[in-house]
Amino acid sequence: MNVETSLSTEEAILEAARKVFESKGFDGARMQEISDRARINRALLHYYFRTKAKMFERIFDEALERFLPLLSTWDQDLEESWELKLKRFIIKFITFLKTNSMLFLLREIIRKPELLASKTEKHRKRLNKFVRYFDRLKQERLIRSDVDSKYIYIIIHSLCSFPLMNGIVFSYSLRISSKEYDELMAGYPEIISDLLIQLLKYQKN
Amino acid sequence: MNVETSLSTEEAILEAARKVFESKGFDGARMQEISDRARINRALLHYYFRTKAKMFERIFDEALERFLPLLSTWDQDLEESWELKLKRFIIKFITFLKTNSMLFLLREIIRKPELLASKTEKHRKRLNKFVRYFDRLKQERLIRSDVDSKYIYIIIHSLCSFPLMNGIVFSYSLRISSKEYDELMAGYPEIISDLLIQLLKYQKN
DNA sequence: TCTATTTTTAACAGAATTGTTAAAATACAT
DNA sequence: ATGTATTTTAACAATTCTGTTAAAAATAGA
Repeated sequence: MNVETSLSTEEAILEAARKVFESKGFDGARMQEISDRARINRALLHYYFRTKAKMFERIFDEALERFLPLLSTWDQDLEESWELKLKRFIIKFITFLKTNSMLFLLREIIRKPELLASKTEKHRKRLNKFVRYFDRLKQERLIRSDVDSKYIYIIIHSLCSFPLMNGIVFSYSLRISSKEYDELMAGYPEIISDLLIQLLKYQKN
Repeated sequence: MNVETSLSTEEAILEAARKVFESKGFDGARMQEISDRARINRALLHYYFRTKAKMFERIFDEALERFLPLLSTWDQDLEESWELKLKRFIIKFITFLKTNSMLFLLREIIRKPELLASKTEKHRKRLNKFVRYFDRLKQERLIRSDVDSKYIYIIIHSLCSFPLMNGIVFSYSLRISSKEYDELMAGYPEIISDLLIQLLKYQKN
């Protein structure tokens, strides 16, 4: 057995599986479509990953493992200004979401809500770093204090996530091609960084 | 045949179908689950709607028909101030999204992209009213002119849509119950209306 | 009560899909 | 060249789901 070959085969399968699961979801995905995409035989899928469920679990877990660390960066580099930290976060997050489907995670969580709690136990403690960080900024009068940090969290994440998962609909509504939409999105992180910074500075109470 | 009975049975089926399709998607939905929810026999589903596909189409079309009119209100009541218009839109949109799943539409559109174009032909012309309206506001120096109206469109829709479709994840990340999240959301339209108005007023170039 | 309609029951056919298996073919390393 | 691991082929069992049907039962309305 050649480790190289085996790895690349396994990776080819995982890559194909990821694409199919992302666009069709667990229920709509077909093992046949995955093996076609990976350019291998369907029986080989079962040779590598026994069942569809196990293969899906692998894809889902890996997606979540890539995703969660992004959310817990708010207590790093504390000497950095909050403006810079925010801007970096937005750029990193949006770049990430361009190649990692948030909609995939969301769809599967709604299909099977226990996926969320069971798969994120070890990360959960890190998830409220954002709120703590922004509460501190407010105490130190660095940002406005009249907006609940939870709202700020929701606003930032909505602005980052939705434009990428809703690209098809937005480009359709705005009557631009998906290429034009991608070009529009290239300038988007800059725009919302600036807007959010303006907003958070505004009217310090 | 009693029209009353027949209608309420059909409605019971549609209501059940809607719930199941919304949480499981077309592929994950089971006719058995729908009939169980509607508390009727599975054979009766086929008596009312011949096939699963036809039933789904009905649900999808109705969801889209409820959704699209919301997007084309920007040329009504032109004497109203843009601030009030924006606020009204946000409240109406968010209220709507509390009982109408945007994620459902999005998931099915991604599964089968042609659904979008084929089902919205008659509405499409109305979809760019927003951009026209905001371009006019900019020309008249009523709002800042340094942000592309397409960005404004994306920002407003992201702020309205995502918090509702991502509720499960947000309440989990913020470590609050879904009840607390709902309470938080009660104040949300007011917050983002004010923030958006501040933003759009800011620095008129 | 009688009739027409709605609903249930139960059984079934057909299709699609997953997962298994055994054997053959292929690739590869030593 | 030999032996081992990988991959293909092809066939199949088992399950699940959709959709159909016919007959019986229940229900509502005249």
